[in-house]
Amino acid sequence: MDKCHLDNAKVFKAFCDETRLRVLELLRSGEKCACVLLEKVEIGQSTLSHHMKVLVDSGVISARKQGKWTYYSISADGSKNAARLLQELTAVTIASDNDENARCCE
Amino acid sequence: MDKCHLDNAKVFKAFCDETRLRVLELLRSGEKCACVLLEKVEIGQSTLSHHMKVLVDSGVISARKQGKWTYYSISADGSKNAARLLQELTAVTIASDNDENARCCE
DNA sequence: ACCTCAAATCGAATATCTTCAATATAAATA
DNA sequence: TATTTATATTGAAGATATTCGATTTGAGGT
Repeated sequence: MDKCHLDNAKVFKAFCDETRLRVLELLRSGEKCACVLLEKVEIGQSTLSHHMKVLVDSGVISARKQGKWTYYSISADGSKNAARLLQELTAVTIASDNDENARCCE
Repeated sequence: MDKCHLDNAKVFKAFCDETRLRVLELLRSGEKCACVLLEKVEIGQSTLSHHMKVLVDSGVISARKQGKWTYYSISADGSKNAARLLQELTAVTIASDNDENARCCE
């Protein structure tokens, strides 16, 4: 497996967990401080921190530190990148009927 | 966690694993029989079967049985659905600066 | 009916992910 | 500087995923 696939998989990890989808949903209405997210999602503080790391690593969420607080928001660039990737991964290159790879051992 | 998030997570599971991304890449050039995929991806037969199930469950890949063989291909509908979902999950609803939820305990 | 071959399912081993409690770090405040 | 507060990190437990070998199922062919 090459590095490329690993990186691509990382982007979509953001959307693979229910808790992260819940956080994402909360952030749709705008930037939120971690403490607000913690109040709304029923998980421990360290668990939230872990999920935020996964989200930030995917590029879909960006973090902004201000004093003691960390503010999270949906990244427009990261989201666009994920959408572009999804498009690429599912784009059929040639739709010809006589694709030699299609047939197998018959 | 509600059923909705679980179902959404399932769609993106397709893109969360390197092996599945490799299979997806192979299918971009058109429909392929499982035996062809098995030749090209270095995994056991039962492992491939498992991954194909995850891919089909996500809706991104569709399966067609013909005689002894199963042919897999990228589903245009499933891909569109995934793209739409991604869009929805990352769409910021209101971008107003005075979002009351943004500020926290200060 | 028997045999062959493609694919699915089962059961077990291993690896990865999720979660929490405890601790560490880092910023603000007394 | 000591204390409080927000978040990150660590370490360990439990849950879920991945993988494989063995077996089963199902469609053809002999």
